Amino acid sequence: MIHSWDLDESEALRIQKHLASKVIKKDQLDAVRYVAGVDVAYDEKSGQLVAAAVVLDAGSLDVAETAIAEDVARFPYIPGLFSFREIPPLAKALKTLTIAPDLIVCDGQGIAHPRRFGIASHLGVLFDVPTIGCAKTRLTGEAGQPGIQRGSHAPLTDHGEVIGNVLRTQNNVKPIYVSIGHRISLSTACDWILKLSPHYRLPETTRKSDQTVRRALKNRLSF
DNA sequence: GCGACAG
DNA sequence: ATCTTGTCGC
Repeated sequence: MIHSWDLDESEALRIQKHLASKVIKKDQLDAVRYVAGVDVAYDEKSGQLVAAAVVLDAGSLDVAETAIAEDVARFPYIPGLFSFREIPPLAKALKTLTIAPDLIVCDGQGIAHPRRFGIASHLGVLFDVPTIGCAKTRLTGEAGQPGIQRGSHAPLTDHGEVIGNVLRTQNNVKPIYVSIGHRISLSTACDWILKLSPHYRLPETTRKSDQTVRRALKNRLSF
């Protein structure tokens, strides 16, 4: 289920609306042996997008394999069309893996999206693999306020429709937005994020103390 | 028309 | 995404 990536905004919208109907919003996953986490960074000096994929053994959570790939950015960042910018390098990295992940955690929304087709859903439908949308900030919808304790959650709704969960993965730390990507239910998705969250640094990387320390170090070292 | 707006 | 300065809370 592949399509061109050399397109304009209106073509992207058309493809997005078409593919949104293919998203499966219930559990349809085999026994998860390997879980992958993927993310993309942008280097504005070279105009290159760098994608990374890390595969974990789902039992031990040990790293089983990693992959990295670069690609020129050929689509601008447009809220709502994010996947058309980041999926090309991501697909490149995923194709070099020798292990096929049974579940992929994405840095961005799944169906918590204006047309219910964020990057996690797009990646899931393209590769026909279960995916979870895991975003640091809200794109659309009305966010409930979860309790302060890890595991607390509140619904993310759009005109009464539940499109995701606002989930607290660490005590006293900003919650994240979890939504269905593809072939998984919201509750199963949240279970996986809670299982994985002690092992990743998604909310922590945005903590002010962390930023302040990095800034201070950088300023001292450059002089 | 104006504000909002994943990374 | 990436970069910086200013403010607030514990």
